[in-house]
Amino acid sequence: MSTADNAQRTESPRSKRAVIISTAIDRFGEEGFEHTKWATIADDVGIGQTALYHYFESKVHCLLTIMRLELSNSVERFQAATASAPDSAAALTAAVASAYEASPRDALQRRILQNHMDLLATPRPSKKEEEERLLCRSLVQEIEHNWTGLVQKGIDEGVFRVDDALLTARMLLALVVGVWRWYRPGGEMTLEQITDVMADAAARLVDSADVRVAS
Amino acid sequence: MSTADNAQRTESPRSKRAVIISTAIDRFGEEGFEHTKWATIADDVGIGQTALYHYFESKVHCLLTIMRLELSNSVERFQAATASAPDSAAALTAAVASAYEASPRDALQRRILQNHMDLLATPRPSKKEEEERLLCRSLVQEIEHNWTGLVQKGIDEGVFRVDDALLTARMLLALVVGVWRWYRPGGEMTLEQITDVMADAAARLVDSADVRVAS
DNA sequence: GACATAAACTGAATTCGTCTCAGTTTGCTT
DNA sequence: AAGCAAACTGAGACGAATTCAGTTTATGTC
Repeated sequence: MSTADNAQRTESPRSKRAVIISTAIDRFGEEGFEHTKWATIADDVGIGQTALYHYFESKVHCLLTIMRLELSNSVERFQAATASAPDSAAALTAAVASAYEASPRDALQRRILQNHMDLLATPRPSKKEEEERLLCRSLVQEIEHNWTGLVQKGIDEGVFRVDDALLTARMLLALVVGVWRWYRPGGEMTLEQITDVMADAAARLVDSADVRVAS
Repeated sequence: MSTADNAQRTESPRSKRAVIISTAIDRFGEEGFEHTKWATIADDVGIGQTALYHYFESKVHCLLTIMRLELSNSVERFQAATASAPDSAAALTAAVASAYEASPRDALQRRILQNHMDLLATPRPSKKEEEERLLCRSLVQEIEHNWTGLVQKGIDEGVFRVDDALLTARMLLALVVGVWRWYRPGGEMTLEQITDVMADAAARLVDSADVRVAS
């Protein structure tokens, strides 16, 4: 579940791809993408600037790759977490919790993702960038679809009392990912605390019958 | 309430500042900030590229100004909407509604704001940019503070059943502003519909006693 | 009606970061 | 030890934002 795995199918052992991605996550996450010079990352990794182009077509291509990896992990976490849930209410709690399983670097990666979602809206000029962009878009759709399915199931079971499953899913997602705007490792709240509070909030948002009983 | 008012105290009648801002909102909002060439805006407005520097120190300075104006309007809308609310539940509904009073261009402006929040995190090199950045930051704080006050009032009155007012305020804000990521004028939902649905969702999120009674 | 003045503006040149080009080096395979 | 692809490099091209060194335009003043 580390940030830079499942990269390419056949990854040469002397490839610095993973190191570049990790470094880029740290820099982009802490200083911002625009503010980070591509050359700085080359220096950090210990290679010449042009060597970066052996791995990525452009700085944006690297960014999109980071976003795609995060989205991909997110899909996997969701599925792993909700697969064994006995009912919809438990599935919702598990889904929310899965969103906060994060190392400090994962937190940065999720912040990067949130901060650059707008990149996915318009086509990219170059081949590989566009490829990653489209992958990102379909992963976003998959995530929305998965959450929508979860909500719909809860509605059908009579546990969630909301009308529009897709809209509710989007609300839940906004609620959940909004955290990455302000969360900082070592800040006022730990991820464990956040998990609990957000799971409750999510349950209230879908007007889950279980919450009413509990309160 | 137009997008480019309350600009400077003494605004010369032949100033193109307001036109530049409107044009920039349209371009930045539709094509994205990075993707929009500064020169394009000059062309749209009908002036040479260098004339822009008479009004803004840089492209980013213009962006930050747009964000600051939006934040400022947001504060005003919140206060106007909640001032006359008879109780906390009504105030929450009014606050949510105030967030969706928006012309198509306002919608773009709010999307721009959301997409570039990360700019506010790190200091800016130039004087005026940094000035706008700090203004934005304090406006963001003011908005969080206002929402927190609203939630706290509801808690004190026993109407909202949540623990942490600040955290709840942040959740509400995430919920409310998340809409600008997917809303499009002429899309599936109108702003009126969104207003209703989001007001309900917000009420559930704070576990408002009124919602329980109503359902 | 000429004159001062500040805002509004301009074309040419500069800067700076991203990216391309034309190769060279490295390490693995056969 | 030759062949080969991955990994890498320095020198420069490119493009968009920005600076420079002024010129034009409107407005109020004498």
